[in-house]
Amino acid sequence: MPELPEVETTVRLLRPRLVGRVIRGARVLWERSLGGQRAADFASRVSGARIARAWRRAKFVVLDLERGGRSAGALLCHLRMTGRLYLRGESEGLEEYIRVRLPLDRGELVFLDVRKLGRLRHFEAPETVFAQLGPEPLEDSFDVESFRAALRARRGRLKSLLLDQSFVAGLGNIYVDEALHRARLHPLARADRLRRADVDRLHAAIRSTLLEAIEREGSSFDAFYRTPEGQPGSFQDQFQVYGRAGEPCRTCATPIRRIVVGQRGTHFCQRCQRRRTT
DNA sequence: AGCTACTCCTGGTAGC
DNA sequence: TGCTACCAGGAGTAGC
Repeated sequence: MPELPEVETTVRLLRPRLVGRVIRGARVLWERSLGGQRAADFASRVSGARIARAWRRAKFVVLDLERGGRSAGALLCHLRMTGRLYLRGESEGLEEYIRVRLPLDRGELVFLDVRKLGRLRHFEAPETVFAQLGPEPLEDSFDVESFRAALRARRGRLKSLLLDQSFVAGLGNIYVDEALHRARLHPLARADRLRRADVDRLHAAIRSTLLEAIEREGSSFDAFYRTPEGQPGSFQDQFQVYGRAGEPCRTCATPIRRIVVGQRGTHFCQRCQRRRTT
C-alpha cells in the first residue's frame, strides 16, 4: 500500500511533468474521492490554477497551486490503499477505476483508485492539515534525541505508535513491521521502556528502511501500487517479515509470526525481536 | 492517553 | 463451476 516510499516515488516521477502546467478543469467520476467537497466547488477551485510545486508531506502528494503568481492553496492527494496518480498515457489498464481527471494545458492528470478509499482534495490552507502531522522521518528535524524524548512520553505499543501519523509521518503497516525487525524490537514493546541503544537502532532502522525502499521505487506485491509510469516497485523482494507468516526468518530461520495489533496484521520474528519483560 | 470497534470500499480467495 | 463469506487496510470517528 502506498506509504512514504511509494508516495515519494510518485512525486519524483510526476514532478518534472507537472510543475508549470495549468489545470483546465476537473471531471469527477466518483465524488466521494473529494472527501466531502462538491464536484462543482472542487472544479472551480482548481480550474485555471498553475501547478507551482509538487512535493510530499507524510503520505500526501502535494501540488501547490497559484493564480496570477499568488498562492491558490494546494491539491492534496492521499492514495490510501489502492490510489494511483499518473499522467494519461503513462499507465495502462484499470480505466474503469478512474475517479478524477484533471485536464491540463498539456496532458491530463489522472486519479485512479480501485477501492475508493483514497482522496484528492483542494485546501485553501493546507498547513492546517500538515499541522496535525508528526516529523518527516527523513528530515534533519527527526533527530534521535527528540525521538527519544517523544518515545519516553508515551506508554503505548511501538507498533501502534509508529503507525500514528501525528507521532511520525509517513510510516504504514509494511514499513513499521520491517523497521521493527531491522531494529530487533518487539511490536508490542512499550515505547517508554526502550533503552538508549534500542532507540538508536529504531531511529536508524526507520531511516534506512525508508531510504532503501525509495531507491527501489517502493513495494508492489499485488495488482495495485505502480509508479506513475506503470512500473512495479521492487522493495517487496527485500521484505524480512511483512507477508511472510510461517516462512523462515532470513536471519535465524525461526518461522515468522503474525498477530493482530490494533486491527493491523503484524509480522515479526519472536527470536530476533524478543519482548523484554523487565 | 490509549484501547476497541466501526466505517468506508471492492478484488481476491478460501471453503463448500 | 458458482456461490457466499470474509479478508486486506489508512484514517476518521465514537465510546470507554
